[in-house]
This record gives sequence, C-alpha cells and structure tokens, in this order.
Amino acid sequence: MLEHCSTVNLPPTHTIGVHHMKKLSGQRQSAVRLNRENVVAAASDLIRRDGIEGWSMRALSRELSVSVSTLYWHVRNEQDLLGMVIDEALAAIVVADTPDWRAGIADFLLQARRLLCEYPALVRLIWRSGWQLGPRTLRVTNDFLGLVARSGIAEDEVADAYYLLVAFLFGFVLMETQSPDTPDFVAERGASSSAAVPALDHLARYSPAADAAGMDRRFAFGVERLLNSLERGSAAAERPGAVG
Amino acid sequence: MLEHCSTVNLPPTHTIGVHHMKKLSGQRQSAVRLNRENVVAAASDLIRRDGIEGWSMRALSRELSVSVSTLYWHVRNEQDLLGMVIDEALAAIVVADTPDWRAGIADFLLQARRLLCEYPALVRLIWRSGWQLGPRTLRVTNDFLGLVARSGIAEDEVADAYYLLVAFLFGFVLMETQSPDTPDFVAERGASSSAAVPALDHLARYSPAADAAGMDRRFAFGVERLLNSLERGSAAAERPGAVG
DNA sequence: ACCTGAACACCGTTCAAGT
DNA sequence: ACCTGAACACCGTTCAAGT
Repeated sequence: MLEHCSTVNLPPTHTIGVHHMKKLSGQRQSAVRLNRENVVAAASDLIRRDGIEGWSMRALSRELSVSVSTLYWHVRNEQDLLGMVIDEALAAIVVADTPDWRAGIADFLLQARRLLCEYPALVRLIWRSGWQLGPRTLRVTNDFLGLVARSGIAEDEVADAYYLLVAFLFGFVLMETQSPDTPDFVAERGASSSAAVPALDHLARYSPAADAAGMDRRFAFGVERLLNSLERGSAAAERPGAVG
Repeated sequence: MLEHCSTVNLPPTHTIGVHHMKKLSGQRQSAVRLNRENVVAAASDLIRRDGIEGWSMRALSRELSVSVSTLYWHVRNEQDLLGMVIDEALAAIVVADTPDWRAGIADFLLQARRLLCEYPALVRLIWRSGWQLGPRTLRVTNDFLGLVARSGIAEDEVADAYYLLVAFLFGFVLMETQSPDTPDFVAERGASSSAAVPALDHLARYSPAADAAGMDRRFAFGVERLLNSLERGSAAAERPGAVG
C-alpha cells in the first residue's frame, strides 16, 4: 500500500557494492568469509528486498546462514549497522557541480526523492536510527550546501534555505511513502457525516489524495515554488516584520 | 539529545481528557473500570512521560496493573491504539477561521510545530503507525485545506500547496526532533580531513546545526518564504515549463 | 581472528478459561 | 461483559566456549 512513487521509471540507483554475494538464495554453508563490508551489503540487500518490516538482526543472520552472535563480531550493534546502510545508500546521490543552481538543486531533490522512494525503508531507517550522518552523507550534504549558497541568497540565510529545502524533501517523501491506507477516505467520511456536523467539504473538494499520478506534479510544484522563493530572496520588499 | 524546540515557552497543549486517572503512580489494584477511552488516555500519558522508546503494550499493561491480554479486549491491537492516541493529540490544533489566510496558515503551522515538538514521540508514532488519519485529524486537515484555498491560489493547485506546506512542517519537525547526535560534527570532521580529500568547507562555513536558538529563526524563514510563494502564485510569468 | 549455543530480558497477539 | 495465565513466535545483545 505504499507502492507508488513513479517519477519516470527508476534507474537502478544501487549497483554499487559487491552485493549479492551469492547469498540471499538460501543455501546452507557460507562460501564467503564474512567481514564488515559484506554484512553491510547483505543488510542493504535484505532491506531492499523485504522492506523494513521484515528486517531484524536475526533475519539477517538467517539470510547469511550464520549465528546471530556472529554479526556482533563484525558490527557493534543494530544501530551501527543500519547507520552504515543509510550512509552507503545516500552516497549514491551525486551533486552536480554547475553554476546553474536552479537546475542543480532541482536535480538533487529529484535524485533524493527517487532514491528515498525506490527505497522507502531508508526513510524509516533514517528515522529509526536517529539520523546520524555518516561520512558519505556529510560529503553529499556539504556539496548540496555549496549549491544552495550559489543561489545568491544572503550568507546568513544559507542554512535556513537548506533546512527549507531538505525539510520539504523529507516531509514529502514521508507523506508519499506513508500515505494513508484509505485513499478514498474522503468520500467515505464525507458521505457518512450527518447533517448536524458540517461535512468535510474542503477535503472532498480538493481531495489531496496521494495518488501516484498527482505526486509527481505535486513534487514539481513544490520544487518550483521553493526555487522561486529563494530567487526572489533578499529583495523581499513587502515583508510585514518577521525577519527576527 | 532531542530536547530543544524552544519557540516561546510552550503552553500545555494537552489538558484535554480525563487523563491521569490516578494511575501512573503505580499502586496495585485498578480502582477504575477500564474502557476504550481510559486505555487511550493512559497510553497517551505513558508515551508523553517515557517517550516512544519505553512504549510497549506490555509496559502499558504494567502501568495499569492489568494483564496484557486485557488490553486486547478494549482495543484491536497496538496500531489501532496508537492511531487513537495520535488522533486525540492532533485534535488539539485549532484552525483559525479568519480571512487573513497568511496569519491563519502561519498560526496553524506554528501550533502544529509546537505540538509535535512538545510531543516528539508523536511524529515517530505517526511514522510508525502508518499515518492513517483519524476523524479528528480529518476535521483539522479539512479546515486547514479551507485556509489554503482562501489564499487565492488556483483551484487545481490547492492540494499541491497543501502538500508543500505540510511536507515542510513534517520534514522540519523531523529534522528538529531527530537532529544528529553530534551537533559539532562539522568542526570534528572538517578538522580531521586530510589535505588530499577536499574538506567539508561548506558545512564548516554555513554550519547548518540544529541549535535551539537557530531553529525558531529557521522555521520562521521557511514559513515566510512559503507564504510568499503562495501569494505570488498564479502570476508566475517566467516559469520555464514545469507546469505539467 | 572468527564463529557458535545458550541464556537473558524483552516483544505483540491469541485463546481457553475464569468470574 | 470483562479479565487472567499460559503459550506461541518472535526480538537485540552478551558471553563463555569452541576452532
């Protein structure tokens, strides 16, 4: 029920590591020696295949035909492992080094959305594992920050703009991947409401359902407005007084 | 480590229910008869007090000095219960019925941020329990949608604007409550990088750390830019071609 | 250096059985 | 109608013990 996220057919963002080390097919003996990298790759594959619901240290150990406790030799604990999985995945995002900051930012956001959408477990992982940034993620973040700075926004507002953009990105993917189970909740609820309580008229009218078709449009809408709001940045003349 | 979220000292958003039914103090016998409402209220209190980390059906049963299985008579399952907790909490947001849509939207966003921040477990809950909207949440959503529609944005863009605003809200609170464990990761990493690999200069320069002081400013920045971007809505002349 | 088995302290959910 | 105890199938993590 969280299977949309279309955005053109997704290129396989994740042919990075040594992955699929002949495991995940379920034979008995471990043909390959385990190491830190192997474990992370296997975890990544498993989460990709089964989603976060099926994930557990024990499930991974079963997948690798290895004792659970073995994993703890290669990895400090679950959070440590998941952190590395996140960092590896996020490293797939490449930040364009272009003077065209509008295109650069839009491209970054689209890449990130695709990655997070193709790999919805990632968002839940980031959420769950406390969002500590790995080294590769820091690199990507740094480069993106440079892109934002290039927009000509005031120097002391770069971080603010970064938060605006990334907050939108994360929130959007969150809504997109975790959309309500009942896409038709509007008709349902709107109809059953008695005459006494006012109906959910706006919900019925504008129906902000998270249908796959609409989401691409909505993302583009958001990105466009955000880019515009950066562009017209410091020249805002009619601001009431909320500068702080 | 997720203890910021200042935004003026928070008024107690949550003196709603019958709560604190003399439980949470830990005596033996259940003086009050249990019912659906009671259970939800107790769950809400418990999560508020101990955060989501300590939450479990079994923990709640211990708190109520009752057998775990008893809970399942009053409530379908954990997800059902958490859904009701969320809906109750979100119902505390009141949407101003004002023609001043800018003020109305800003007020709504601030209320929501406060609530979610004061109650960080909520965001994780929403995340975890699949974001199905309860009846009270639908009401709030509906009213907010009306406010957005009043901004004079094109009718077929109301839902898009709604997503833009709410995505920002959720993403922001997510970043705010789940900020990295290492607020000083910049100096740390920036310093230790060798000369070979380029330093994380932008991170060091703009330091987008989630310090409590900066977050209020950042939220205000975001809200302001978003409101502006709605205002200048349909009059956008120089859009490249991303209308769809 | 790498792996195992058993143990510890947890989970959510079900279900026959009690009053 | 409401509550219990025991059971089932899980968790993450530790640790002495094996090679």
